[in-house]
Amino acid sequence: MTIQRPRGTRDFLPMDSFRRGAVKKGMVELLERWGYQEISTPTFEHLELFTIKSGPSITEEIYAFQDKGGRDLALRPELTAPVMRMYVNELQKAPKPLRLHYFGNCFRYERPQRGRFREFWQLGAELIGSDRPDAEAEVISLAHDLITGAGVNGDLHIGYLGLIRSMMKMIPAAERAEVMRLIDKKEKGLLAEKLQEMEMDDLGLIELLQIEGKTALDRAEELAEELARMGEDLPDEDSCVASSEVSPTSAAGDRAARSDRAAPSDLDLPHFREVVELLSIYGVEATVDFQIVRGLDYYTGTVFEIYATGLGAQNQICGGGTYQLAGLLGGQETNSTGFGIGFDRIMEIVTVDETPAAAVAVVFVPQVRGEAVKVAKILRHRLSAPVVVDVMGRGLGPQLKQASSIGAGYAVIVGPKEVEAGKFTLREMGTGSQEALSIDEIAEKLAG
RNA sequence: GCCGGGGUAGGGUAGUUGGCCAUCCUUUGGGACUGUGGAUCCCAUGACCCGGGUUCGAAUCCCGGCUCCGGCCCCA
Repeated sequence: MTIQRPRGTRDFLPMDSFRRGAVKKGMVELLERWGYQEISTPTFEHLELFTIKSGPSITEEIYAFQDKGGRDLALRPELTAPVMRMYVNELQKAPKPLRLHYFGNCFRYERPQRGRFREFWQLGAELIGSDRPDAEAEVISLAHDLITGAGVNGDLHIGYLGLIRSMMKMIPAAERAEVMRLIDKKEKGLLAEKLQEMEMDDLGLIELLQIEGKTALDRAEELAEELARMGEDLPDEDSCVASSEVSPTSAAGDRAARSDRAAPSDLDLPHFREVVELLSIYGVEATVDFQIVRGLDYYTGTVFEIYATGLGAQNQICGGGTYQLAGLLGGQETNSTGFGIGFDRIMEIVTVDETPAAAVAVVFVPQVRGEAVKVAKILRHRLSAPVVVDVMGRGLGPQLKQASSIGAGYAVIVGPKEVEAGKFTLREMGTGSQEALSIDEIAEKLAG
């Protein structure tokens, strides 16, 4: 039995790698054109970075381990936390805003499925330092452009967490986790029952989740006003933000505190309206959808997701929003908006038209091998196409056969006659036509 | 963690009422063909996912595991 690759990992053969490289290149070019600069962070980090962001239960779902020095480490399960860690460590004093993009492998210990692997790649961007609608609209438009630029038909949904956050404050703390779960699962029937049970069915929560389309924002604003009136007699400002793992850890406490700090802007729907209006100026079509909650833990307002068809159950190809994470990581708090694109899912649905450049084979008669190597060296210097020379000790015929089977566009034939004349035979593999040319002429002809 | 369907050379496959050296195609290496490729022919390399069990005998039947695919749970 040979050694197999670990579960949930993949090998990328030359063709796979070429396709991935081509798509990545297109995306990176676009990011650079928007003024985003590439960064990278380590493949592993201190486990704490991820537990601070997501709670201790995250440990179950990631590759966490101790190194020989007894340090608790983890293979990164996502890239937002590492990027913000980098920001807090070394970029806090950089001029704002910061526009950053990244591409890297991430790891999660989960059951592999279609579009879900234990090692997967995320491409993303973060815009750090602005809390204005302008920043949010830019980032959402950028995500949208990246997806469509790759040739993928994405369905963009944009939501706003402030309203739901305010409504959750009216719901008894003990019930919030369950209510959030139902919202996330889109279990509207069960949710309605639950709210009725608690006599909270006048909150407008159900309606909020259902409204969409052109008038969605107007109606949401009305709901916000009603909510503001109800909020006058808000009870104690206790306890934490809803979270599936309600735990009395300091991290959860921090999160609660921060979410309360954000409270004054929770009902700032004009802000959200501005984002939507800017998006339409960018020419980006978005569906307003208050069902998007994205965990809620550290996102503060606008959130968005992009879905693609043809991917089965894992159809989300992009997710992001506005968040505050710098404070949690020990820095001075600042607003950021960012997103991550599931690169592997993109690769499952795109078609790549580009093909690798055809090689040029330097084919030689054994007694002039040295000359052939020199010719190859010169051509490698002057051509962008790959240049290959036989290393199998084959004769001229088999070398041409080999050139043909690897799809070479041209063969440069080097034999005693050519060496003597200073002109080599350039053979076009597709047609079989040949001409005698100097090395400069060959380089010139093939370079163009 | 749960449910269902699969695993036969590098790739694609035939073969299960248990029974000859496991079929064919392709790929790869060599040769016919030591200065001109794609064709053809010949030769070679190469597989029953792993471990138990039943049996005179298992690719085939049974059990366990691994793994892939689809779905659930979860999804930072």
